[in-house]
Amino acid sequence: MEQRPILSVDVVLLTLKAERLSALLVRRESEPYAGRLALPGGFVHVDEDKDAASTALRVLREKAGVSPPYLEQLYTVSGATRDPRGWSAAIAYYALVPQFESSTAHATLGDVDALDERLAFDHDAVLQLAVKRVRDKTSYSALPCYLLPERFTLGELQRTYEQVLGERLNKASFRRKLAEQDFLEKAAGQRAGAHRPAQLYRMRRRARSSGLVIFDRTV
Amino acid sequence: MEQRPILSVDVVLLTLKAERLSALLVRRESEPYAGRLALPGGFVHVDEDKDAASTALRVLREKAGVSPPYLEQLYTVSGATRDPRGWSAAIAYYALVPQFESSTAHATLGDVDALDERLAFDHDAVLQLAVKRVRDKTSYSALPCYLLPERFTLGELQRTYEQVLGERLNKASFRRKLAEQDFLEKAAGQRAGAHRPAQLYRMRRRARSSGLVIFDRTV
DNA sequence: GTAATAGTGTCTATAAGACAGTATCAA
DNA sequence: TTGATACTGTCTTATAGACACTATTAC
Repeated sequence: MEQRPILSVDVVLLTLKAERLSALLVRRESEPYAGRLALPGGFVHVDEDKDAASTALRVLREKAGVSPPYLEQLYTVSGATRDPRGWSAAIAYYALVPQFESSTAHATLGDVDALDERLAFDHDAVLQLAVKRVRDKTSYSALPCYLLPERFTLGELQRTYEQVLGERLNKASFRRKLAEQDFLEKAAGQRAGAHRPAQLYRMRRRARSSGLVIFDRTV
Repeated sequence: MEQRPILSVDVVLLTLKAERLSALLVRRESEPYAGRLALPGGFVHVDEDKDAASTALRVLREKAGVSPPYLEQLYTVSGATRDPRGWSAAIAYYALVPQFESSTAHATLGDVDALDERLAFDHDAVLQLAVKRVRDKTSYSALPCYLLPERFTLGELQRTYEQVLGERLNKASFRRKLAEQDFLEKAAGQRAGAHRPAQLYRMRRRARSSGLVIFDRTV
């Protein structure tokens, strides 16, 4: 049988850091592209990973210690020349998580709109594709909810949408759309402060577990 | 090094046949699933295929003798159990072509809404995902143009949209939207008949070659 | 009281659908 | 003339943004 191509899985882990949409990047230790920043990724372990989504989750667990509430397949990059080791394909996923403390030493969070290094392989293009996907979906879905803790106020949610999109939104329209789409429900409690307290909300169960992820399952 | 997974490419070739959205299906001759209908597909030839899109085009050329004007990556299915030969991944593409004479013996065109057989592997799910993608995109893009010959009338285009979507559209709104979006231009000639002749149109160059396909190139 | 954010009502501009009207061919 | 489809103008309805107004807390 002919030589099989190399198959790996890469993950774009997106979160908010200092009010900027940021991605997890790791410094490569081995060739090719040793020393360069890259998306976290790895080879499929055929005896351990049920499918490619499982590989993506394992990679995130091993490289950043996170377990994302949202994971979706993004695109599969492939070709004879993208990896000097030979014909390769990389199934790329993107994941959204609430703000977290990056625990490991070799991992950093980079502002997706202001990277100061070129990434290894074709990872710059993959990262930009993930950002585009998230921004496109944000305008008609509840995606940014996964960048917040389980309970949040409508003000916090609107700021999150604004940080993802990079533009201001109209408060009345924003709330009207949320009310129509009906993927939020009131949660117990309010957020206090030097102002009128705000009602807490959370995603409805069915919104959290369905509709957003095609084929792959939300974890 | 650990055992590498199997990598293949499958293609959902969509066209209109008898006014129904239909997909190209081939009868499998070898195991697994010998005798079952399946999507056309094949393994990557690492010495021949530049990337997975090239594999998809080669498969369509070999199995149906067609060269599609539109090709887009759809989804990569993967897992330990989807193929009895071992852990495998299949990069699925979908293609759109104008009506054509299916030349080969083992290939048939099946109405995507009325298949009378279960397909091999997870191809039923892949086919339905392609149909969903095309229908979703149809409402805000020029995608159905690729199901028609290069020149067509606005009436023919509206009927194509209606056949893809399975619902009637409002003529004035349809034409208003086309005029706004500006991806069509007048072509030479008119379509005659027992009625007022209709102006012929075609896609603008830049619409044909850009905007519709992410990452992969239109051919 | 002020400052700050929460939350709501309403006006207006824009886009979409409904529908009817005129246009131009063959027979 | 009739019948068929091409094409257009306008009315109505639905949607989205602008904006202002009230509500409730801390200080």
